[in-house]
Amino acid sequence: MSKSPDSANIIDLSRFRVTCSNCNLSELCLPRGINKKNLGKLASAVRQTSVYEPGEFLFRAGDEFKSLTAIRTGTTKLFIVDENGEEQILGFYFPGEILGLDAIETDRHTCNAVALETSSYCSFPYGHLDELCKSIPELRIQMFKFMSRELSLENKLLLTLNKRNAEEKLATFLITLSERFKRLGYSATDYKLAMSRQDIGNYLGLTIETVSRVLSRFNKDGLIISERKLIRIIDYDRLKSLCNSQCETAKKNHPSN
Amino acid sequence: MSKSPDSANIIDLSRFRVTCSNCNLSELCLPRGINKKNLGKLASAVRQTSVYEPGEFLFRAGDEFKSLTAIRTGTTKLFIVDENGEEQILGFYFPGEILGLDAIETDRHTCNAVALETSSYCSFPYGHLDELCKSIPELRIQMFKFMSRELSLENKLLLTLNKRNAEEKLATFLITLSERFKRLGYSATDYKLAMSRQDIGNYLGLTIETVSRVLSRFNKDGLIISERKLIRIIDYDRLKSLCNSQCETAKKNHPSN
DNA sequence: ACGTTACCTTGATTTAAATCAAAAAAACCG
DNA sequence: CGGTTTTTTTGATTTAAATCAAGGTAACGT
Repeated sequence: MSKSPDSANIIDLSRFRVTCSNCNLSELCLPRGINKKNLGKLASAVRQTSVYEPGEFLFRAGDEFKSLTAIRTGTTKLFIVDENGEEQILGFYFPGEILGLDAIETDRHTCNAVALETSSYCSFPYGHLDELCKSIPELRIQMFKFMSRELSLENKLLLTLNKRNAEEKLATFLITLSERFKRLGYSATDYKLAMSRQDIGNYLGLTIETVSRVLSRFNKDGLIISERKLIRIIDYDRLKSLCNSQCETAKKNHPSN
Repeated sequence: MSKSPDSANIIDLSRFRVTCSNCNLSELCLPRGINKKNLGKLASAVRQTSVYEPGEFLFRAGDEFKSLTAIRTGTTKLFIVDENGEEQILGFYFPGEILGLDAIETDRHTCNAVALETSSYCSFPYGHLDELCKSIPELRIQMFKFMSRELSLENKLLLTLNKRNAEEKLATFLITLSERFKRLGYSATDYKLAMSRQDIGNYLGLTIETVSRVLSRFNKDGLIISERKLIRIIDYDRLKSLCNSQCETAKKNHPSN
C-alpha cells in the first residue's frame, strides 16, 4: 500500500505563518466562541505542521500515541489490519477532521493512517491539549463533541455496511462525499476521488469488480458520469433516493410495537 | 420490540446507599487513582439510580440528552432506526459500560436504548460531569478514554462485519461475550444470552435462519452446547481459532508493500 | 391447563455478490 | 517514447447466505 517508506517527511511550514487564527479551517476544527486569548493558547499547542506525500504513513498501529492530528489539506485513509494481515479501511478523512482519537485509551495507535494525496497536517500534543482542557471550557466541550460525532458517524456507517446492498452502499458513498465536499466549500457535484476502486471496495465490503460494475450501471442510468477518478453527479436526487432501500422487507425485521 | 411503554419507571434506590464508593463496578467505571475527596464529588454527580424492565426504553433517538448512563446490572441493547424504520443494533452493553456518549455532539440522543433484562442504571448529568472535568484531571482523562475505547471497539466491529463470513461472525460474537463476562467476574464458558436470535442476526448482519444454522453446526461439531438462550463453550480454543479467516485470500486484498 | 403467540430450527430454492478469467485503459519509468 | 506494471472494466460461473416454507418448542395470558 505504501509507495515509499514513511520516513518522517516533516517540512516546517512555520514560515508560512500557519496559526489557528488565520487557518481557514477554524470553523471546522476550532471550538466555536473561543476568545482571542484562548485562541492564542490553542495555537501555541500546535507543535508543527507537516506534509506527507501519497502513500506515506502518518502513524501505524502500535506506534506510541503522542499527538492528535488535524488535517489541513488532502485526503487521508485510516485502516486497521487483522492477525492475517487483512486490511479494513475505516474511513477517508478530509481537511478539518481529527485523527488519532481512538488511540487515547491505550496510548498506542490502533489504526494506520496513510496520505492518499500530498497532504498537510497540524499536530497537537495530547498532554498539552488535555492541560488546556482544564482552563478552556470551550475546548473541552469541543473535544468531547469531536469524539461524540465520530461515534455517531461510525454508527451510521455500521448501518450502511450491514443493511444495504451494493448499489445502496455506492450511492451512499457518493452522496456522503458530495456532502462533505460541499461543507468544505467545494463542488457538491464534481469531485475527484482520491482513493482507488480497491479502497472503495474494501471500505464498503465489496469487491473491486462489484464497485466497477455498479458505477458503470450508475453511468448508464444517467445518475453520474464517472471517468476513472472523476465523478460528476448528474441526478443528485435520484442518487440520493437510492441510498435507502425502500423495500418492504424493511418492515419484517422489527415486528414493530 | 418494546413490550411495554417506556413510562419513566424510575425507582429510587438511594435507600440502598448506592454510591460510587461502594459500587462493585468502580474498577470498570471510575477513573483509576481518583482520591477520596474527588470520589465523593463524583458520587454527588450521580443524580439517581433507576430500574427498567425488559423492553423498556432508557431513551430514544431524538430525545434531549441530559445525562450519561452507567449500567449497574443487566444487558442493554443499543440501536438506530433508519428512514424506512429498519433497525440496526449497534451493540449489547453490560455493567460498568457507559451509554449516551454519541449524543454529546448534538444534545440529542442519536440511538435508542432498551433494557433486555431487568436492569439498573446510574445517571450522570452531563453538565455536572463536564464541570467536574475541570477540577478532576483523572475524570477528564477517564472520560476521553471511555470515548476512545468505544471508537476502537467499533473499529474492530466494522472489520468483523465487513470481512467475516457467518461462521466467523458468530464465533467472534460468542468469544467476545465470553471475554466480557469473564472481565465482569462471571463464567467465561457458561452464560445466558439476553438477546434473541433475531437480535444477534440483526447485529451481525445475518438472518435469523443463518444464526440458527451456524449455532446448530457449532453444536454438532462439539464447539459449544447451546440450548435456546444458554451457551456453554466446550472447545474455547477451536472456537477462538474460527474467529479469523485463515484463508489465503486474505493476502489478495493488499498486495503488501 | 389450554389455546394463542412468539421464537427457534431445519430443509428446499433462489439470488446477489464473489470468484474466476481476460481484455482494455492508464500510469509509470528508464 | 515504448515497454512494463497497475488499475479498471466487462463477462461467465460459482457460492454463501437470503428467501421461502413449514414444523417444533418454549413462553404467555386468561
